[in-house]
Amino acid sequence: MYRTHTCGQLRISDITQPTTLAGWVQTIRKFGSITFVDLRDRYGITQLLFGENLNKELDENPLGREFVLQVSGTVAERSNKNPGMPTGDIEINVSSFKVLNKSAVPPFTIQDDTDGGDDLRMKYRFLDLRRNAIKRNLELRYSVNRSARNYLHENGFMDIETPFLIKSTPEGARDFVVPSRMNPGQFYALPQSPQTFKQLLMVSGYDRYYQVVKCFRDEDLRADRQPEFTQIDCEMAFVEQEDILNMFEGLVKQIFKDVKNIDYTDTVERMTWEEAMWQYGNDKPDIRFDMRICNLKFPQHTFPAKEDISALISGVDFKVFDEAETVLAIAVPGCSEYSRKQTDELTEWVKRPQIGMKGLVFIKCNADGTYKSSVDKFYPEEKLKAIAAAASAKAGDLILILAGAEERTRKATSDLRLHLGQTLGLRKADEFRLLWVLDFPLFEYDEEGNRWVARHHPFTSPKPTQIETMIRNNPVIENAAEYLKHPYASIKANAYDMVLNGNEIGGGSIRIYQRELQEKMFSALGMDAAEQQHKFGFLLGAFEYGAPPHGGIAFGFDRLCAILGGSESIRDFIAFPKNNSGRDVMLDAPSAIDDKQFEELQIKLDLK
RNA sequence: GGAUCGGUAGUUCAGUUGGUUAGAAUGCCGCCCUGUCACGGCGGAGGUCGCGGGUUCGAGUCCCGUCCGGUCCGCCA
Repeated sequence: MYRTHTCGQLRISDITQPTTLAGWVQTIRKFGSITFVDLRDRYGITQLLFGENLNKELDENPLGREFVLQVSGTVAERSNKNPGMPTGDIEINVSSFKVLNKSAVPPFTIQDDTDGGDDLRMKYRFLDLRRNAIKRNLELRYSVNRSARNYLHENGFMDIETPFLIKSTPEGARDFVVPSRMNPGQFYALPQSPQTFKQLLMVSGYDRYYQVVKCFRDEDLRADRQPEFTQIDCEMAFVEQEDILNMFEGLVKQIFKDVKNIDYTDTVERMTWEEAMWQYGNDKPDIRFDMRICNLKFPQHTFPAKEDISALISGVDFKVFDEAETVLAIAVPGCSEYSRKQTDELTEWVKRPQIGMKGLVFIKCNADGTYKSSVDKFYPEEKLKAIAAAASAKAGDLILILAGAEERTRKATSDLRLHLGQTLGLRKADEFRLLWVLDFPLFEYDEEGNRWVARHHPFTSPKPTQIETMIRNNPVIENAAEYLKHPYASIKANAYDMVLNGNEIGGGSIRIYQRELQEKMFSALGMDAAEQQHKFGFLLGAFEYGAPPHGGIAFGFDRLCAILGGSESIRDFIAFPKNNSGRDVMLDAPSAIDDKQFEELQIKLDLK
């Protein structure tokens, strides 16, 4: 037997007990003839006391950091207790020890505040994983996993595995492909999601399915995006959107309860996509703070609808506003006292290439009721006051106004809002606000291909009232510049996203389950009958054999864990993540393969 | 594909206007220490300043290229 207890287990009530522990040497503190060693395992740290009698043995078997050590002795009360650690009242009076394995000096310290940089930590990830910070994250991940599985099990969902080697159907994200040795010249694809399989399971009658499953997308990475990631993938038959929303806000609330001990009793707010875009400039708004956008050019695009104030900003020959496609304002609470330096910094911030605005107009709504703006020479005080009223600014607020092309300006205003929310401490890490965003557009216009693409995916159903619009109209876009006037631009989908603190944590839809509508959808996306048959014949065929109405959702498991753990980056919640370039720096993967492997695959490498 | 920040001791970083022998902390090694827990004290070793080229009397520092890493845009149905 290697051990009788773990290093986090023993307490004052265990004194005089004989014990054997095994673990890693955290630190060694030598005092002439006595030596303290902190022994660490997954469960904690226990102090060992090596007395004078073991000096000779220690000289013969010197210890070092991260050595694997087995010790036997008795639990003793410390003369100097350490209230800072759970085992701080006791120590082990060591009678014998054995070095189970030596360790090279680790390249960085195995501590909470390690001196290791990201790169080094990734290269020695197995050492990094010994650290509390990462261990806690993986523990959190496991508890989210367990909570989700329990909830879904309790609600009659069945975990069914779907294949990883599937057919490449490059709609949307790029597929990872895998060559087939037995079928030379042919390739499998790794699934971007088990989408079609779970729909087929609905056809098969498994009306509540789930899977905690790896998905793969060959796209560029971000702090919150990995090429392989995990989804909590769910599907239900005989449901409407309302059933799905209820079921899965229940899931997230259960996770809050189990993982964070938070009773999320509030109603989960709902917002249409249009409301989200207009009020927050963003389809995943962070509603922990207000600062909603006021559209000064098209006040009807502001919720609640404002009276027409567009006249306010026109007629003074201020070209920046006159010539802009849109003019958006936010009222920043309590910042009217911002100095020149601070407003300059904000201006520089929006001028960065990532934001790409030309400038920033500000209006200070002073506490004494006066106004001071960067456009004083164009706008008299009454007009500034009216603009402030439109933007719901109070005395003491700072109004920031961006003007320019619709899409860019909306995004910039949204980014600026989040930036200020962050700066002002309005995005509290311990506050969680859930939101459903509903009624997404079914289609999105792809400028490059001058065609429609599915915003969610091609299996998403349109709102029932708009099925006719979809079936009747020809999807061909005659005038690219005026694509918004095409009937397809206004078709809304039975699609929904769950948003947590400004992050999309899940998304899904009520699916198409009739062959005719699915075919119409595929052709709207530019797929002719032959291509439809080649790529999705199996699904269209299945829809002919009694496909029930169904819908589902998938949660980004890694991202959900990161947010619950208060982190922006999902890497620390994945045991062995990839770096920014999609490399595993520990394995040094991807890598070249042998000529023999190419030969077996009958593939000849001819890099450009 | 693009933008941007970084690369100096094992590690994390500092390094002024281009100028003597490139520093600190920590880690590592040795000696001392019976109550430490970020132990302490004394001493020591440790550097191709990512790589290649250029400018210069002289380059860690300036210029060009390149590689690696971080963040972001595009991309991510």
